[in-house]
Amino acid sequence: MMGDEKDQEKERGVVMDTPERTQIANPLSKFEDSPVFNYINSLSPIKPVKSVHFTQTFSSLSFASLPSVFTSPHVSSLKDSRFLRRHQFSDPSKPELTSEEAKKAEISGEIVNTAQNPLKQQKDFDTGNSVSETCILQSDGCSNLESRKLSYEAVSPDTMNRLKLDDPSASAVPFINNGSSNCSLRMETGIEGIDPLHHNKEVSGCDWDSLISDASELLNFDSPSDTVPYKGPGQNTLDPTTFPTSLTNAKPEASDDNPSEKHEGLKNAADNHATLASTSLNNFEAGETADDTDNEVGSNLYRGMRRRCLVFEMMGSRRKHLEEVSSGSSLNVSEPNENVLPSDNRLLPMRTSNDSSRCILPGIGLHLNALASTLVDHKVVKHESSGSGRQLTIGPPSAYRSLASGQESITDVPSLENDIGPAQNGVSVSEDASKALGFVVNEELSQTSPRKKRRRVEHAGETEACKRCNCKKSKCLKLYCECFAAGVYCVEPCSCQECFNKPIHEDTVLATRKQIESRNPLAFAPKVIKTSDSMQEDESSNTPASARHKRGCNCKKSGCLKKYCECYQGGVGCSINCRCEGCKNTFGRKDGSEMDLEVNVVDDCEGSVTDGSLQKMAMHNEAEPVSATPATPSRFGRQSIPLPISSKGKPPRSFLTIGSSSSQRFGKLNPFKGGGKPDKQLQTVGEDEIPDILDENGGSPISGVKSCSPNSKRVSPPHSSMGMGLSPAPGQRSSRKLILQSIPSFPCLTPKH
DNA sequence: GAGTTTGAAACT
DNA sequence: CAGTTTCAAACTC
Repeated sequence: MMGDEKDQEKERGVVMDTPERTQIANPLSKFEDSPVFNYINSLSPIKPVKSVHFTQTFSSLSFASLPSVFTSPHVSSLKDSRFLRRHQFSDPSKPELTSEEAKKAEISGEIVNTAQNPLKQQKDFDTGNSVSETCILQSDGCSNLESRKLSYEAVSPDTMNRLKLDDPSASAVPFINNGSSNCSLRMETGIEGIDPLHHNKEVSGCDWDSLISDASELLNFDSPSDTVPYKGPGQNTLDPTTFPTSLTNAKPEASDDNPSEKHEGLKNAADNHATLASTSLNNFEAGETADDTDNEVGSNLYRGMRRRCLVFEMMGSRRKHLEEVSSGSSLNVSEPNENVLPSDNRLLPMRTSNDSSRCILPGIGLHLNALASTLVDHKVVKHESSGSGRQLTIGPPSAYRSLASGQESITDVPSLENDIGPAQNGVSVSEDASKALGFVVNEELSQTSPRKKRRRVEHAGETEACKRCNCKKSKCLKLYCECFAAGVYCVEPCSCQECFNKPIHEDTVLATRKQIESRNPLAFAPKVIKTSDSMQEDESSNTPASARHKRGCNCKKSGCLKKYCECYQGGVGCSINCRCEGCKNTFGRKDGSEMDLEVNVVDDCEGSVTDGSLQKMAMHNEAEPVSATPATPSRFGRQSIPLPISSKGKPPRSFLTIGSSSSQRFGKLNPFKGGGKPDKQLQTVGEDEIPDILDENGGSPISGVKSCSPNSKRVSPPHSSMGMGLSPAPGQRSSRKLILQSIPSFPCLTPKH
């Protein structure tokens, strides 16, 4: 059955791919011609390719990923797929973190390497080759480790030989590239071939991670390799989309479905991206079905995927990886975490997101979709995480959010360093995008390693952060369940009772999901959406990135200063949509519409001092809007309240938030900034990177709100953002915008069956 | 770790 | 849409 289906798919893919490929190739050629490309080439042979891919990828990715998050139908489909994958790859019964997983991760890495190798070989041939590579990478899930391994191997002649010898496909690759006909075929072949390779590697033993971490050089080397996969601009973009599609395809039931989906995806995706995604999916599936080893690989990927709620987050994370890779070893360092993470990735949101949202993610998840911070450091971190990010995105989120992603995954780890935390998912994505657009690579490179190191450390700890539910009555089939809400299956760490949120009950999960989505299409969308303008995002710039909670909170007693408040938990300020009473949200008060932000600032100050009467105070303050103006400065001055994203036990789930830093919005101070920590947290939010998904308003200054700070913005409802594409701004920011746009695109791709 | 508080989710 | 109940996370002790 599988074989036949695959063949059919391949054929289809070929047909479909051909046109797309041609398209892709063209873009590549264009890039080559571009001065940027030349510059990159001058830097290093390998890097240039990557950089090019990145940029391309980003744009495409951004488009595809984001939409999915927002659109309920797509999202649901994606989510479904996610669940499915989890089933296949990870059995709830099995411990994810076990040594086996680590092996798998290694294997996946090997796979990637194998894929890359062929790619490298083929690089000369065509851009089309890069496409296949990109597909592989995506499928891998992208643990940084994997990427590292891959790159490393790629360097070695042995790996090359293996690929060629082991996989007939490898030899075929060039042909494929030329033909452009079957990306999916390539991928499959590559994967299969990879398996043997993987075995070899596994046998040999793989402490690649350690090695990598130790040898920065290797890392660097790897990074380029990573970039290679991304090379295809269209391809890159495709990746994110591919994941979702892959997920859908991933459904255990049918590899068959994949082909159809692929076709659809291609059609939908105006770009090659779709094709790429489909190919990646095929690869995954093929790998799974084909061999146990393949399955393992897939499982690894899934792991990443599991927690990742948001596809787009994953995309972003990938981008980050690429960027990170390009930037240097530091990123790689963070990757080691990935090794750990793979299972835990989910811990993230979803790191998710990064690039989430999920992120992610990041999460998506969406909610995943919580995510990253604004600061440059954060960006760096994100990148690093992205390294993990890929993994995250693909897999880690959950454990989130990542971030990521996963979601959670990815993500999650808000803990420490704010940067990474939840924001990663969402933010990371945005960041990636931004970087990609701006040729962030250079920037990243410029970024200081120290930050990266720090991030690495953080990541390691954070990565673990996973979503773990403790449901007793909901059977983990309601949004009460964080895992379910994040679009991931419950895993061992969960303490849930009578859990139905497992692959075994996939049908139930999907059905329930559909029901919930029918009720509320955005139910599984990231709770926090970025609204910030492109302006704010600049790290250096003080402008606040804005992110808002999807629906707003309804807090009455917590003053929006505790994690009971979803806004606060997500690291975003309250918005007009909030119905909270006595809002003291340090990230930004809701008054926006009615009151001046400044007022909020004042409140914050008070709130920090006195909690008891905070509510009343806040209320009062709200009443007095204007006076506050001056307050803004005070806020910054005063220490920020403890970050919402506490480093406490769990990382905040999701920062999957698509959007970036919330705190800044309104120009209010970020708690993060104010306090010692502040910066990091803010960063996590994703100030910079976070795409302004929702920002229709984005750039526009809030009419209603007084602008204390230049950044002041208003929150835009999620839907608004959905549709729109932000106009790309020059530079990084522009990239961000692109990402946002990409999101909307996703929805189109989703429809599978 | 148990109990309380809180607010989202679900239900009516 | 509003009010109530259910639920699980967040928080406190």
